[in-house]
Amino acid sequence: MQKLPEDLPECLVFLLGKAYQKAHGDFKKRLKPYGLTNMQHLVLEGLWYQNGMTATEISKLLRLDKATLSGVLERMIETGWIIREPHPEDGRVHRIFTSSKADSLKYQLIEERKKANKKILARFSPEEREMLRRLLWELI
Amino acid sequence: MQKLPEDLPECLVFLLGKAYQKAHGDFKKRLKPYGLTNMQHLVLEGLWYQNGMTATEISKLLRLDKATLSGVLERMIETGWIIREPHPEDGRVHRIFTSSKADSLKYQLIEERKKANKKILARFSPEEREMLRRLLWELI
DNA sequence: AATAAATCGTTCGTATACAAAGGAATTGGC
DNA sequence: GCCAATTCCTTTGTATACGAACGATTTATT
Repeated sequence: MQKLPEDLPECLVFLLGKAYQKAHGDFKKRLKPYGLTNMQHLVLEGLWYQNGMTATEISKLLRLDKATLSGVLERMIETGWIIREPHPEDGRVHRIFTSSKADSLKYQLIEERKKANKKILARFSPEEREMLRRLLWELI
Repeated sequence: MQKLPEDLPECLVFLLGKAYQKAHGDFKKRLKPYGLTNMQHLVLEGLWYQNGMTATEISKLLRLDKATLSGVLERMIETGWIIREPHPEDGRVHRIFTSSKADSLKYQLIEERKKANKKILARFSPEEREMLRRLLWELI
């Protein structure tokens, strides 16, 4: 990104937003060939972490708004990345599973995330990376 | 935010997103009484930094997509925060100025940003703040 | 001056983000 | 068992985010 004026008022919200925008945009380009959005990739990683979660569980694990998640899941079902099955004991609930299409690309997709992270962090020393990680965690 | 599982795969894009979400949400609440969104506040700060910019100039200064900015400006005109005037020398261009309504709240609104930043950074030492600032800048 | 190339801003399509409200199903207190 | 409170998920409305294409206009080229 080109330089911002030095005397532009300092704002962490702005800085975080732009840093996120950049990281998000990099990852987005990587995922485009797969026809996946960042959000959809995140949901897949969540399900590979623990398959068969309900929408609410996914929403809590990944800190996603459930209203947003609703539409994301719907599109992922349409495009065959996930499968939704009714819960045997609770009629309100559906459980979400990765599809075989998703599973067959699992290690490749996880690799894309790792490469994206590596690229973003390339310019930092190991100490700086750890520091950034810690500071962001404390923010959250 | 409640703890995330320790063994959830590490992803900086995710961390940045959540940190941004949190900071953005805090600021959003502060701005709500004014009827301003974060984006609209950002545009005002940009114009207070340099009044009379064109949409393209604002977009470059603040790294906003021009398509997004178009709608933002339209809503800000409707709600009386800014004024748009045709450029005397270039028929394609309009120049954007803050309204008197915006200017009368200028210092109050700037103060809200400062308070939001202070709150976010409250838990950090001055060294940590500077480090975070530097690391984010390098990311961008 | 006439045409091509570039610029400015808008519009469109798709994907979030999130508050608020609502329908369906389940659970808890009595 | 019954009704209220709760839970799960969807829907609606508004505000971004951003790639792509487009009309109006200006500048560059010849």
